[in-house]
Amino acid sequence: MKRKITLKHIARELEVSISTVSKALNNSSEISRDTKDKIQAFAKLYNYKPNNIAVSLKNKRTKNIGVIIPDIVHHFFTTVFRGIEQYANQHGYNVIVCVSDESFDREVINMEMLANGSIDGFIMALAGETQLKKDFNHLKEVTEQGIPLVLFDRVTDEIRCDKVVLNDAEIAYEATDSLIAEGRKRIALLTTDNFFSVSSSRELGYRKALEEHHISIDEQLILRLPYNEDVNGIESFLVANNIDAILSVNEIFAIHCMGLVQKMGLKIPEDISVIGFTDGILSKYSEPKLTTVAQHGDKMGEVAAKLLIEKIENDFDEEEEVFSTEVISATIIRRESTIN
Amino acid sequence: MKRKITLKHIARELEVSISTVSKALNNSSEISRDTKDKIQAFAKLYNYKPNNIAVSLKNKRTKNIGVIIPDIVHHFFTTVFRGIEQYANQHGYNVIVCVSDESFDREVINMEMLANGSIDGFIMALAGETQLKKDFNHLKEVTEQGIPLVLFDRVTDEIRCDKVVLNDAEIAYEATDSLIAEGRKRIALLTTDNFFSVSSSRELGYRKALEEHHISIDEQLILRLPYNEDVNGIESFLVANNIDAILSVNEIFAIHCMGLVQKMGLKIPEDISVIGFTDGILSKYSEPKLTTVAQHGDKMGEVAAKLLIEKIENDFDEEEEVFSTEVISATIIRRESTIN
DNA sequence: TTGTAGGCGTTATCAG
DNA sequence: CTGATAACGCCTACAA
Repeated sequence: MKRKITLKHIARELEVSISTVSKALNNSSEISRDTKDKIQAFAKLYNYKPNNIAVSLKNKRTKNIGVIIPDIVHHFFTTVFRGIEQYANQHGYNVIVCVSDESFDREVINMEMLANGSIDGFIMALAGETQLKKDFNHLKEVTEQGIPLVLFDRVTDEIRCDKVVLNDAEIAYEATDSLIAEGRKRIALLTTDNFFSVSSSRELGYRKALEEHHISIDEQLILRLPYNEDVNGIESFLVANNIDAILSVNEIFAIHCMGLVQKMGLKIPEDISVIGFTDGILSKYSEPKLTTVAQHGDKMGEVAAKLLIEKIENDFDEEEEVFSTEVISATIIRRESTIN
Repeated sequence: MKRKITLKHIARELEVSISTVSKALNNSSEISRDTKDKIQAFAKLYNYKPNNIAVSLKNKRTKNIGVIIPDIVHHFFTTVFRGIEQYANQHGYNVIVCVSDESFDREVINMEMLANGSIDGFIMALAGETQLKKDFNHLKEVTEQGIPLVLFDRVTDEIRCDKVVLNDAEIAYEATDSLIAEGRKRIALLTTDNFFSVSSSRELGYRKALEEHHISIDEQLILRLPYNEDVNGIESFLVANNIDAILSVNEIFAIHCMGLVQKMGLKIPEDISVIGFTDGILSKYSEPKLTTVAQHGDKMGEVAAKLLIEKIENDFDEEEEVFSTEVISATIIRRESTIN
């Protein structure tokens, strides 16, 4: 077992001082060609690499980014993560991930763990519970300590920081509008509890489209489910209401609907059109294939990482910080569950 | 902006020495009740937390685990990751993830980055390219440095380390056997290129089951696709061969087959039975719902993390290391795409 | 009971 | 051109 070699080992072996070794390996012009060659050759031979931890302590830079997300077994978050990881890696950063599991407490604990020097900045999407409680003190503390923070998707107005969001309201408007253009009159909205910022934005877009087309909003046609995979209650909702189109805030509700609708003997898209959110694996392989809103998670992740790394590397702005909110444009992927 | 407070600050403020502060905060019995109270109160007030980096440097323990996986937008890897993250977190470890994207080079680069002090141990599934090249020097180097390593799912015999694998051959045998028990004679195998260790194990089980039942193996019925989402070629394969059952090494191939088969006017499971691998979201929401092999990724991740943390915390075994290979038992989830 | 000194591995400043 | 010294933040054996 050959332990990692340090500057000290090299110095001792070559009978020079530690600082000479350090300079030689950093190719300092202070050191003679000869000794540089000798030291560099030796270092290569023994595969010397500086210890990241020591460098971090010295520079007060860890080159680590902390990512906190509510869920990892989830297509959207996973694509965002991929975007973050790729960009970060290309720029010499590693990514530490913690999962809040939608829990406020776990979010707080994870943030505190990482904030004690492990990372240079945070990228996160708020836990459901956090959005419900509206308690953002953990975020405040972190930003007050000067640790850069980028919020994505599930954001809050109460914290001043960079943000990356989808144009949820607009795209929901556009989707609803396209259903109306197909001649649909009784358009259902399947959504989650409204404390999720994205759900309420999407509902806004849905309502606006109906209003603009002078279709009165039937509150019966809005089904609010408590949680992402909680699919109960959809069936009775569908049979109780006379529906000719569905807008769903996620893939799972949409696919589940399609199955139920087909069992009821109705045809998609002839009798009922369906549009979902999240262009995941389900949408591509369902029967019929689902028309859905692509959220471009990769892009969101990349933009978030870019914003964060810029902030990390330019902390020279002492006081007058400027925060930006980047809006990612969603696109509707037209497949077989709609007519247009 | 209130910067993080250090021992030094507290010491200066309270006019004691740094070591007194350190001892007081660690509740050392060397320090008087009075000064302890005073120091602890002050520390609490200013929310003192030790700097992780400094502690890491001192202890030569980072409390970080490095995870390197081929892909993150992938149900199985994602569940394994969740298992790792949960166990690690409960035991005070954070997780740094790198994605190799099936590339040998990225796997090597990522390992080297993390091996320079950033982590206490690795958990990984080999990149496809690595399994193809059979070049494991990066793994050797890391283990020779005394960094613990746990391989899962995509493993190799050439490295001595802890491993966590699925009983791939057995479960493929069992699945095939159950298809035979349904009376199926022409059972197709949809698999990926054989350098993936798991694919070849599954093929072994498939062949064994047929042989034991004296069904001659028709090599025409084995379709090898280059990559996970490369679904071309399935259609012509299905029409060219007279098939009454399908065993697929993943969900996507299986779902895609079901779509094609149904378009050909055949019924599932009456005319053709289908069994897939990976109990993901597709299997649950397909029509009909897919009978599939659950790989229990959460469990694999948990076991891998457990093995790794044990090794990290008991490195007192100087020479005679013992490595174990844990086998996770897959289970077949019976749904609607098979008769039994 | 408290403080001093040294070290973890690196880099930077300043003498020689 | 090379080396001694200090510092990053923390811990701990030893001295006072």
